[in-house]
Amino acid sequence: MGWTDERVELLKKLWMEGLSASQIAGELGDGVTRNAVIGKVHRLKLSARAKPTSSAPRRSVQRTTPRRVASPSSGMGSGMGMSKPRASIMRTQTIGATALAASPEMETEVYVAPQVQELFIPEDKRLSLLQLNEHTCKWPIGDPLSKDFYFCGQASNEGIPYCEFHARRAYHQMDKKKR
DNA sequence: CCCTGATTCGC
DNA sequence: GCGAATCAGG
Repeated sequence: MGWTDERVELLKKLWMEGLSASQIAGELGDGVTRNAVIGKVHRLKLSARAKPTSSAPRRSVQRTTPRRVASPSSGMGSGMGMSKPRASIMRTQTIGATALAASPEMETEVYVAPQVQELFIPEDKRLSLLQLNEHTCKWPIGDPLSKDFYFCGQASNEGIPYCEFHARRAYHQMDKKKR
């Protein structure tokens, strides 16, 4: 959908109110991405939301590198790992279509469970190549040439070759939106 | 890691 | 004009 006057107006309003581009995108709905919002904002020349007086010297982030194409690059080295248990307290992110009203009384008993699991797979859970099926995570662990090599084997979601944890690693930031 | 806006450029 | 991809920062 194109930018109708209405939508542009709403965009301006929300932008001025300080909503983030992604929030505005969500508000406008209908396949509008935050990039679309930002792009429009810039075209409207209202990128500066709170600019008292300053001519900020724009960044020169010239694009010297090839835009597309590229580095298929390496896959996974054998050495990776780490990651902390790290507990996320809470997440009041993502507003969505409506401005949310905060709950008056919200006792937040935030107790962080140890929840140790991450990457270590007990021996009896490890899978060899032949034991994999469509519901097992196929994330390789260890040196493929070694006898220690095995697969994660945790439950994976429908149609996804990896468990949730490893899927993140595999796709990381790519994909995200289908085209 | 998640998120933010900023920029460039093919369409 | 549009917005995805990318960059840079928090």
